[in-house]
Amino acid sequence: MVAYLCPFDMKRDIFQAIADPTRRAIIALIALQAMTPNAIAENFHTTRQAVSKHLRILTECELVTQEQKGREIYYRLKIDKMKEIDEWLEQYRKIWESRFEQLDTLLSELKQQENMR
Amino acid sequence: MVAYLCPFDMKRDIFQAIADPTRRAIIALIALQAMTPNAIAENFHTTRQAVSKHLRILTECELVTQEQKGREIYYRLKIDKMKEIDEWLEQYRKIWESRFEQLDTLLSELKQQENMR
DNA sequence: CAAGTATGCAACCATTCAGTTGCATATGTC
DNA sequence: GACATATGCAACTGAATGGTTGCATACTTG
Repeated sequence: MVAYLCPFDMKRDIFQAIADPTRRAIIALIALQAMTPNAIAENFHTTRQAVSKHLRILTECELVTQEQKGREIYYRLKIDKMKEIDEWLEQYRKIWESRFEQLDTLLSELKQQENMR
Repeated sequence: MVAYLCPFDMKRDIFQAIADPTRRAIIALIALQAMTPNAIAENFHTTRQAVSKHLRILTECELVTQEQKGREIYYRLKIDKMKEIDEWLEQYRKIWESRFEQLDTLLSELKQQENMR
């Protein structure tokens, strides 16, 4: 829940944030180690400003945090925020696990019938 | 990996498919029970054609399948495809679980030190 | 079989988006 | 302190997107 909504603040949710392949790649890059915009940009063929734009979006979605050290800014992945996707996925995980269990039960019953012959 | 890319076929990946709130709502709607476009559209304030468009996108991304019965088409969620998101999330799950274990270990050590006083 | 119902697609429109260019500000170095 | 480096933002552009309107096709009903 955000305190307020501006025309550009928090206008995207986390799913919109990860929809872009470049942003997913940035997330993967900084997953284990915070990195600076220049260090991140070195891994892409686009401009540094394009990467900076993506970092702003990820920051607005609270997926990353900034940590300034002199003129360098370190962007760190807020791993806890990724749990929001996991929590959303939980409802579907229950469904596919439920179906897997149903299949497992069916297979067991079929095996039992097989053994009774 | 798709066999080929057309200007509109499979041009979105599953993350782009779930980026739109309406499509996520459609997914939730048909998660347990296949539904027809009209039945789905009854839950939204947009036009039936807008819903139809979203269903096409979800179909192209292999998130749903179609099952025609007379003039009615039943759209069913391909729950297995949702695992693709889970698989992508696995790399981050390992990170937050690892950090949780590190925290747990630290707490245990602190408790041991507490007991030695 | 005419009328009703279900459904998708093309064209259009306004908005959003991703990347680029240009520029400004802040920090570090020599 | 001049110069180099790090970084973000505004403006622009072309492409993509989501919703609407109009229309066509297929199936159902009376």
